[in-house]
Amino acid sequence: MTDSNVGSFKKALAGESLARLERHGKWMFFRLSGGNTLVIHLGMTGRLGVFAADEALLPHTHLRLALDDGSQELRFVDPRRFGELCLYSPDRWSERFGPKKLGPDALKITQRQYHEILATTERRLKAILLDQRSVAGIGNIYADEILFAARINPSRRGCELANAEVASLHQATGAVLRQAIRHNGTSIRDYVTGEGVPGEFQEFLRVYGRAELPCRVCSTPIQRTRTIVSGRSTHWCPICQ
DNA sequence: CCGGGCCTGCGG
DNA sequence: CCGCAGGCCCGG
Repeated sequence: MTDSNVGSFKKALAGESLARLERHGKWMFFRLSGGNTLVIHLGMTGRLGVFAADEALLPHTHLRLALDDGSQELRFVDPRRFGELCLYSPDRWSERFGPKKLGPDALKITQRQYHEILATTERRLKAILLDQRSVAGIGNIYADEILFAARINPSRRGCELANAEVASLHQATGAVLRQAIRHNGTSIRDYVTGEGVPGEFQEFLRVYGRAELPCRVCSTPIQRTRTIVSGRSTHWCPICQ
């Protein structure tokens, strides 16, 4: 942000209070009393947490919001700055986050919605799961883990799936994400919860990051490629999936 | 669909 | 020093 952007950002936030907090997929929407929305996305290395107001700032702290009791503040820290921190007017918000722009939340999607998304596309499943306009909230780790749990090959095309496979994908999506949440997420490198605690789901990964290690189900070496979705690594078991 | 870009930090 | 990373956007 330039200095003048920081100035107008502060001005727009001055005197506002938080009316409501929403989340859809990986986006957090802070609905403000005046009608605008503060949007926060953690990107790769973002962290949102409550800190004591007198605690030293971590490097790359981009936002500090005072909380009511005055002794604490909400801070947004993001070394890599792949996250988003932006204030939207109602119109601009609808334009950017309207129904066409964000698929159903991965924790709430129904099997029927999954069916509708998949039946009409020839895209590969891995690409569909990573596309936030199809399903919102799944990233690279969880896409691989969900497809393994569903026993579906990441290269399969959406429209090829039988109803039973759609059901399996739907079930696996909820199961993997809920299990990951229960374990405070996956800490491979940087990730920590808002409280600064590393997650533990990395202990439970069955394919992600396990290239050439034996499949936990059938012992076949896990495969890894970057060609299914270019630029992103994909891991799978060639036998189970 | 693909490749490149955006950033920083870390491990090999 | 290089290559790589959990995300997403853009242009071709």
